[in-house]
Amino acid sequence: MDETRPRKTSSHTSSEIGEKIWLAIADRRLRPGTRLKEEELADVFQVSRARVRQALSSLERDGLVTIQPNRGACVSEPTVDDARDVFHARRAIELRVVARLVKVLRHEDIASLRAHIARERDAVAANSAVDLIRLSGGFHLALADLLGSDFLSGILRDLIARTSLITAVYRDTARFDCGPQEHDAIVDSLEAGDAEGAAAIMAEHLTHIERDLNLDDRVVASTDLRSALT
Amino acid sequence: MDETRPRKTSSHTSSEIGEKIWLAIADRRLRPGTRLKEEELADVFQVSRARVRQALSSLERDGLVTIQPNRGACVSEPTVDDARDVFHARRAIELRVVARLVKVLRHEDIASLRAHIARERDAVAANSAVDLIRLSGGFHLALADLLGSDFLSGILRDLIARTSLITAVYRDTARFDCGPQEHDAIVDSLEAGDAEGAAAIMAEHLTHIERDLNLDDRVVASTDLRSALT
DNA sequence: GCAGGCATTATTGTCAACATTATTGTATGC
DNA sequence: GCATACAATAATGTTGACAATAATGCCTGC
Repeated sequence: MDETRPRKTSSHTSSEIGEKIWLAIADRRLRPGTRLKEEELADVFQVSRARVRQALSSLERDGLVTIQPNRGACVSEPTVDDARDVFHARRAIELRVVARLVKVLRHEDIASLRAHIARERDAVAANSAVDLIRLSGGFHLALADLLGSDFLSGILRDLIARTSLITAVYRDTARFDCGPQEHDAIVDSLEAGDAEGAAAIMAEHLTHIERDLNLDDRVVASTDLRSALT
Repeated sequence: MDETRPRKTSSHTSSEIGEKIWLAIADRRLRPGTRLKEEELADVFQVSRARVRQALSSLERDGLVTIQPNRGACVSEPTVDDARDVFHARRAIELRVVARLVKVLRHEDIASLRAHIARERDAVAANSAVDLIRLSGGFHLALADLLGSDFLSGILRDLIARTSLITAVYRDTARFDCGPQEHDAIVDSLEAGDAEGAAAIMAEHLTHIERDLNLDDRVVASTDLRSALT
């Protein structure tokens, strides 16, 4: 009955809208190239176009959507080069992160990381894809956060968002990328104070993620004609 | 006469507004802590508040301004830790950049870098502080751009913007940071194919910039009471 | 005389209507 | 029959007015 009128209670903030779109992209419900019309989204989320616009603008900065002036927004279509670029950067940054982490990690930090991994296992058990996507990236981000460098965190946040998009596009297998097992192994090494070991496992972990992608010559399926006919 | 009505000809885009504010911050005309009222800025640039808002949002992402919900925006006040953090990251990134550059640099790239440095010299000769600020950062950015990695460029763009703010806050001396001489020396090494040498000079260059700052215990002068009385 | 609550004010956040632009469909001239 | 120009349409970009919110000053009660 009351669902016909706009519900004030479900008024999403722009961040919430952005996150929902992000999750939809990462979960492959929104394919690259999909046009994101402002009014359509405004209708979906029951908010004004202005707020949708904020969300889209934020997503553009994260590289998840591409906005062309006067032409609207669509889900970004990362190239293979973009993908390799992201993983190159992640390797460079995250190896440094774990190597530096062993010097500053405390017991409580380890515990919080373990708790995080436990939640990942819960998500795996519950077969909750959306939660797992969020948590998998969150683990890597949590590692960076422990270093206390604000924009190291910021950069990695960016890279993880782009990784979500890339895996959504190029992932072939049904299995998910970030296994809790490897995360646990990383924490094990960190707990043992083994900087090199942690870095090695992280490198291997990233390699696994990248290897599960088809970054060869495959043409990406897309709702957009452009990429389908080129 | 006609200056009473809004002039369509001088309608700045949000990027232009953002850049003007950025330059004002880097040029120390806007001190950290200064409140940036939307309507005030809209009046200054003769645009609507919406566009000012876009510009401020963009500047927030670059870390130049801080936006508190329902409280407005003000010029960020980077801490000493933030400053060290920025230079740490710049060192990590830019050393990699120059080291990798020697393998991909072409003659035309060198020429374009030289041309850039020539413009820096012009700015020095003309004593044009604003141009020099822009060009100095631009050189470092140009180096990263030559690697062709979009978000390596993006990250460095971020770091350079923050560096502008930091130098604006903590710089004591009247002299400017990025001398064209050292830029030339970097290009010399790159041209000679000396990766280690280029990295060494870049490291020295960044050290010089950081050393010209007072990152010790000095309290920053601010228009805001908060930082003046703590 | 002072503390706490209330009204005022200034500023940001939000929205809906309007203007502008790009695209698509149609008609017309060659 | 085809190409070009034009009109209709649908989307984005912009604006100004309105609502919500936080800071400030005031006033009353103790």
